[in-house]
Amino acid sequence: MDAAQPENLKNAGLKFTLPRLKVLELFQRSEVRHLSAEDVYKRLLADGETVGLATVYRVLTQFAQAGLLTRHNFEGGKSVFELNEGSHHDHMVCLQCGHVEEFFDSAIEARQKKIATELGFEIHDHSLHIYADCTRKSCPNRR
Amino acid sequence: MDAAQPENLKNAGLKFTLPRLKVLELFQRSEVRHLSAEDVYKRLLADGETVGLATVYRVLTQFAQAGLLTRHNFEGGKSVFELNEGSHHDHMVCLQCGHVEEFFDSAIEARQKKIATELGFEIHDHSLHIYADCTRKSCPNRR
DNA sequence: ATGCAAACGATAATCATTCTCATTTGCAAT
DNA sequence: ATTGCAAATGAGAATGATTATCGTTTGCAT
Repeated sequence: MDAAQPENLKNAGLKFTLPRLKVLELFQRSEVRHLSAEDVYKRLLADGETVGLATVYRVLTQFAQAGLLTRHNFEGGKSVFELNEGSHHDHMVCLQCGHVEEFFDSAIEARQKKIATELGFEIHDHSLHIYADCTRKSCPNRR
Repeated sequence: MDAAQPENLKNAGLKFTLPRLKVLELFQRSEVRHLSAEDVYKRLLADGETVGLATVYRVLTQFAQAGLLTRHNFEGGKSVFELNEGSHHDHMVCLQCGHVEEFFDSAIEARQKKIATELGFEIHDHSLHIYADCTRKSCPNRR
């Protein structure tokens, strides 16, 4: 189920290289699930690694294609990535603090399939982003 | 219900200017509902109008804030806008031809509200984009 | 008719991302 | 272990969408 293992680099026809292993490892030990290319780049530099920003972009894109990561386009114009651990889910994003809460609802999933069929479409994938205000203290950077 | 009327310019505290009226009018008579800033700019030039691209961006953003238009961020990195005619709906986007089909499902809407409440969020808005393949001939630029 | 803030158009600047290309490196075959 | 070469990298230039700047124009209230 968990696609984010080094073995999968090989399955995807990707060589084992330092930058790739570093990126994968970073996602594995990060407390924050959703990271942008810039985030990844800065964190690697902070860790004393020497990677190029272009390489980070390349690696993230390859990982997303290989199924190791999932790409999301939230509002704000930049892509964020998260480890693909096998289970699809949607996102609720707090507009105040940026906190992301993941959820899955089988009723919504089922309705989507039904609607697509009715309209004569074959679903590739979908994104459901709910933009909201976090109203409880479980939200980290609460204002 | 239909917020896309000239009167609403005034309600939003926006002056009546040529560019603004032209943009509004363009959306009103366009057969294609979803237009990017570049689309709007090119169409106005083609109509013999002289507007600046920067003005188009400004006007679209203002209209979206004023509720005359709705902004969408589909995959591909550019924003598209559509007339806000009062009724919320979601989008199914054909990956082959770019055709957009709109739909509304009250069951999905209800589940979203329920989930947000359970997680302690207050919904501002949401976007549900289904990326799929159009499988019937109602799809225009079919390959 | 007049004044002035608001809006405009042209263009420079910014931001995220991709491309180019010379150099380095994983790894398969010697 | 050594070699060869395609694949991958890093630095920086290039691109595409969008936003900021600024001198000029214009809607509209007085």
